[in-house]
Amino acid sequence: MSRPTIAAVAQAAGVSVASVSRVLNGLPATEEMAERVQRAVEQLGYVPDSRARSLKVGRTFQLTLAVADVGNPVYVTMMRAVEEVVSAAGYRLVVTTTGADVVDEVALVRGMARGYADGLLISPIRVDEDLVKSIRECGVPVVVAGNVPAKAGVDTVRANSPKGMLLAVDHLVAKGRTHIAFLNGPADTVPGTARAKGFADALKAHDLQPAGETEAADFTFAAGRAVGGEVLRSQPDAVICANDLLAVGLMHELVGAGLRVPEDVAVVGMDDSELAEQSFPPLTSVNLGSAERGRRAAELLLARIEDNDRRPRRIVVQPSLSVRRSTP
Amino acid sequence: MSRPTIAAVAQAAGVSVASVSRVLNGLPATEEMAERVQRAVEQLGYVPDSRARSLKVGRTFQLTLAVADVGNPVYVTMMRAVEEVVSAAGYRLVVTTTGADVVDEVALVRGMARGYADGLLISPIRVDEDLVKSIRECGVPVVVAGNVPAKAGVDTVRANSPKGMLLAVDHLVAKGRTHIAFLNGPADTVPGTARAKGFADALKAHDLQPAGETEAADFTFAAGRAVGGEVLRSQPDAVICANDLLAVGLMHELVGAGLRVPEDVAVVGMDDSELAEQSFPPLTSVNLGSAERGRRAAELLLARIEDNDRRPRRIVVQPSLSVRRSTP
DNA sequence: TTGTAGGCGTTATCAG
DNA sequence: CTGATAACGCCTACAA
Repeated sequence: MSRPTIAAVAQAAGVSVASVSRVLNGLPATEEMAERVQRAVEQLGYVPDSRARSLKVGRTFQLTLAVADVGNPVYVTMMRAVEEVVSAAGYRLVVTTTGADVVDEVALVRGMARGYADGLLISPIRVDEDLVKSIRECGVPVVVAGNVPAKAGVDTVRANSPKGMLLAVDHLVAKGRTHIAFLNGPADTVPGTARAKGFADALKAHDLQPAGETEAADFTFAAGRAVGGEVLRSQPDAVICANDLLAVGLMHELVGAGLRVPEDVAVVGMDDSELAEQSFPPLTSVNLGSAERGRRAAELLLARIEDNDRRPRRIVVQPSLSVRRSTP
Repeated sequence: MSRPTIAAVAQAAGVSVASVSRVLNGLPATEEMAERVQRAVEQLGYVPDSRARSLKVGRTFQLTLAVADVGNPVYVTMMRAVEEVVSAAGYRLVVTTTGADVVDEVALVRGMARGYADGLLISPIRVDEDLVKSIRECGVPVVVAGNVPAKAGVDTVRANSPKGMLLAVDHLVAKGRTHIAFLNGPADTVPGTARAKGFADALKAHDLQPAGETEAADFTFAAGRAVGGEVLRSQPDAVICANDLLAVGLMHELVGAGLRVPEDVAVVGMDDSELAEQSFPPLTSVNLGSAERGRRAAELLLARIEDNDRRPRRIVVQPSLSVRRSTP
């Protein structure tokens, strides 16, 4: 026995399907009509099928946010900002995980195709031709929080991580640290490449040589710990990490090795996520504007849903530095 | 100009809509037929409408997980476990946020009604009659990760937090701590009530008087910090916290007050989330089986989708204690 | 105010 | 193997 449809309700109430639909959607109807319909609905436990409805009206009022790793607190910040904007606009937000693999991302975008949501906000960690292609062919408005080639012709909101890197190095140098190492995530990712280049440029701007450069297997706490020893080999007096999770992982290794933060080694994270505040010592972190990026990206998405012919915008959000106790 | 439909593709390819559908779904077709269809699809940039499809086939192959706060790392653990199970079964998982308010939860369940997903897994933080009612009327299989009355007749997977609380107290007492305080979240929540009772019972079992009991405004880091001073007023030698976020918040206040963890005050969290491992010192935490709860709940959901007439099951997952350095 | 009927885009059945 | 056609469940002119 299947679920009741509007037809069943109409029959039970002894009225037409149109009347049921009207009552349910709050259109004018007799007191008595409304009464009968309501009763029938209650009795049968009728619940409208939203896909049939949206097939008809053309919208789902759902938006999807796709992130690589729900365990990364930077996405929490972004998610909160996005949620706020879209719910104010009357949409529901659903979040889905892509995994770090570009193949998964492509599959997701493909699968998302027209229907489940009115728009997609994706923050890809690896980008290739296929992904760009699938975004264009996806059939639903897409905004990318991250960096894709301008020729992709898609709305993007991205961070300025080289600038952020410079803020971090400026700060460390001002505090007298000059033997600075860099703990990166995978270099074959979009943020990985950008941050590596940013680090090199920032050091150059100060006429400094890098103390060392290490690549972790992932942008995770565990990966940060795993390469902690390697980072320390060059005996840096400061380490900049490509994100907060790596930084916290590293700090655990530092402490384990009997070093003090920040006295012996200063540590700087990136993202300025909730974890930076929660960590001990609280982590100095480059705020790459996750909240603002989320907000602007959401606004872009709403605007594109409104008018799919507007020309793509590329927004860059400027960073700032949140100084906490992990640096002197 | 609207998106191309299957009819447009059929026309462009000079074949019937049925043939287009077949080719797209990999059903037998001539080499040449497939060729023509593919070409037309490419050319028009056709992308199938998934809601029309699911309207027809009756399934979306999407499952929804609803949690109160994406910033709470316990949900990350659960999410990962759920994701693993459902994706192995060929479903995509989407996550949505309810907020702490029961009204929001009800609205979500209502809105989720039949259509957007084939099933709903919800971890409610506050439960009332309305919520139970909306779950029953929701029209799609629902599994609750948490505690709802047995008479609700819904599949549930819940933790045994009194038992977990006992593990924590046992451990502290074994280490010679007897002046134990409790930092709870809001007492009008399901976990709040359960944990408060568990704490009282566990102390009674050891013939101990509570050093103090404090209620934070939320299950968050900030809320934990905010009431840190109050917790310390009774000068406890150990504090058990209702979750890891509260515990980490408290530890920051402890350190700020010049106390050492665990020498002066031992701290125990609950949930054994990723944060417990990441915090410093690493946090001893009651593992309430979030991963297993997620897994079992997902399995229950899949089973119910398969057969909606099976009788509701109520699973209880047993806790364990993860001892780390925040206790002696 | 209410009912009838057509169509949203797809898949599945059933002839050819 | 292919094509026409009837659903899927709902909304909305249009007609009564």
